[in-house]
Amino acid sequence: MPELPEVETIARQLRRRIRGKTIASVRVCWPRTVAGNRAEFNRRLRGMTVARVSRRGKYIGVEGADGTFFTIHLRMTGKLVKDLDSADRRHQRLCFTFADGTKLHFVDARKFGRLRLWPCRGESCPGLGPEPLRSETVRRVLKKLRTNRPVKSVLLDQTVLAGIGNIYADEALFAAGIHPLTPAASLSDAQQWRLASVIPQVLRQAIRRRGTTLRNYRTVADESGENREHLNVYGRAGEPCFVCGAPIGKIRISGRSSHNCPDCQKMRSVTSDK
DNA sequence: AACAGCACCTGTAGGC
DNA sequence: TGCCTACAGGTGCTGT
Repeated sequence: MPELPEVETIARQLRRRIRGKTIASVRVCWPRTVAGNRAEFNRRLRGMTVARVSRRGKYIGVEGADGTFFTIHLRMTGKLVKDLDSADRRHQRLCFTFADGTKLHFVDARKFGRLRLWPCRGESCPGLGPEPLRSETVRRVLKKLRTNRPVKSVLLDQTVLAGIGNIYADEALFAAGIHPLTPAASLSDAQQWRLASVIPQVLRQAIRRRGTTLRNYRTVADESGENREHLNVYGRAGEPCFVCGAPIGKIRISGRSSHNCPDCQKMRSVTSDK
């Protein structure tokens, strides 16, 4: 479900909601929700006072005053809510009760979401690429790419850049006028600049709109994200491109659906490369 | 080493 | 209505 803008939105709300609170108890309803040693997870979290809530890629980080650190990954359908409605009840996977009596429920229909305890904050999420929120960072990453995998697949690779998912990869490639199948190492300088400039724009714009709700995603305050109405290609297969009117295409790239405008996103001709 | 494919899960939408 | 299939915003393991 959620990509960087959605996770950022949730992390911000969570920060306001739980910072300074002490975890009184943790109830795990679906054991596999907790990755690693569950007993230790329980032991370390009980009594922990939340000092900070952060985000790294699509991970939410929660750090205790004593340095205890765990992450929450929502994967496809995970969400954090303070109250359970009747529909949520059957999908509740874990529940925090705080010392003040308030609760935070982890609800996840597909059971893919994971919470994990780490030795410390600095050792969490190994292998994640840099945050894609500054164009200079993205440009630096794109410039050193030597792979000929499709640029779309590379944008989804969390070890390259952390936080971009299927929606924003498609939207960024459209905004940059780049065909998703373009081999990453063959991007021209101009294409690299364009992509590096639009990725932070697309993500920041979505954060301002509290993310994109397609079906499941809700903020901690149970709001929908407003970015869906601003999508140019994702989920618009067959509908006319807002720029040129051509029908938006949908193809499969390494097992995932990819949306693009066949006219606005042309592949550079191979002969003009060398 | 790099990459494709499938596993993990359940819900929903569409075809018949 | 109901059955069946395909697909869904993510990642991680396995096999080639």
